[in-house]
Amino acid sequence: MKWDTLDEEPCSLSRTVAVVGDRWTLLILRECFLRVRRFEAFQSSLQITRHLLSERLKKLVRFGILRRVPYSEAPKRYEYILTQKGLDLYPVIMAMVHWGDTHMGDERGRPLLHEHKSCGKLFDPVMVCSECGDVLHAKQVHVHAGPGRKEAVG
Amino acid sequence: MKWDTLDEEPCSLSRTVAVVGDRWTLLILRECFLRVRRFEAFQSSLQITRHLLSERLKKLVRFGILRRVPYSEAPKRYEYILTQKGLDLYPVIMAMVHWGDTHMGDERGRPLLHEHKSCGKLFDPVMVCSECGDVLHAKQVHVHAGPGRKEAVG
DNA sequence: GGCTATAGTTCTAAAATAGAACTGTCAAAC
DNA sequence: GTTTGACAGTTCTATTTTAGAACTATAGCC
Repeated sequence: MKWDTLDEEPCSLSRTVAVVGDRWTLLILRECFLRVRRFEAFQSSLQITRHLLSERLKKLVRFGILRRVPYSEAPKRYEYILTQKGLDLYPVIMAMVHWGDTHMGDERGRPLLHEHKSCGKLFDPVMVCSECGDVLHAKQVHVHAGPGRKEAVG
Repeated sequence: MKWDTLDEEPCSLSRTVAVVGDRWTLLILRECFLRVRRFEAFQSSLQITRHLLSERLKKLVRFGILRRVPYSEAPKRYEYILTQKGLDLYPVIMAMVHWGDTHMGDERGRPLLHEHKSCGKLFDPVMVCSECGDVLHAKQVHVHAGPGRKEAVG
């Protein structure tokens, strides 16, 4: 497998995996959604090596998920802020958090609780069909080849 | 970071990442949801090395995401089938697919289209609040430390 | 007996990651 | 005006993972 061209595969999962499909990237994104923005803050809360953190941040900026924004001119210092493309990864992160809550919990209870500001309640994220609003289950979904697949396969 | 104890961290994302947080595992799960079940089938559709495929399948079985079920007695042959715990990863996979559709598309159009059998329409997955049913956005969510975090932190 | 199918295991080379030390800029403290 | 400390990285070597190919094992079929 050539990971360097994975983002061009005719498969949206492959393309997403090419960008966020490794441990550190997902953990960095968690921190982003927890409002962490600075190099030192990522490093100390994740205990990631500085080398890898630097690499991963560059990659996230390259793919347009984070923006590198100066917050100090002298010395030049930057922070990393989620773009809209990055914010749109929220369902991915929340789906993983919810699966962890459901299947990887221990006797201590949930690590984090999520409150929905607009309704004021603690909630779980639920994935529904955009058309009928029903909860989605794998067995109720039928997959068709779309135009992008047909063109690629021939 | 000690990846071998990541599944015990007081963070549901870490725990999920410990299990499915690498490229190959996510791609293998995609195949599972496309009804692939056998070693050779995974290997030829993913072009993964046999060694890694073997490792990843063992790990997914160990974590209860796949079951190794015999389908032939002589010679002994097994296939790998999603458990309920595995099926529950559907929102994670679909969230990634949808993000890829939205942000990593090219001029060829979507690789795959999803049809919801119960309503008969082509759909996108949408993440909503379990309490009020509204679409979730990162900025409308407030995070609290839960019991599992408080106990771990002290 | 030889060929094929399936599900692996074993081996070496290449790539990625860990861990620690080092660089450079500037502010504030002494 | 020299030292200290904060911040955001880069560079280096050692270890771990992954890639790629070859090999093993069981059994059916010709």
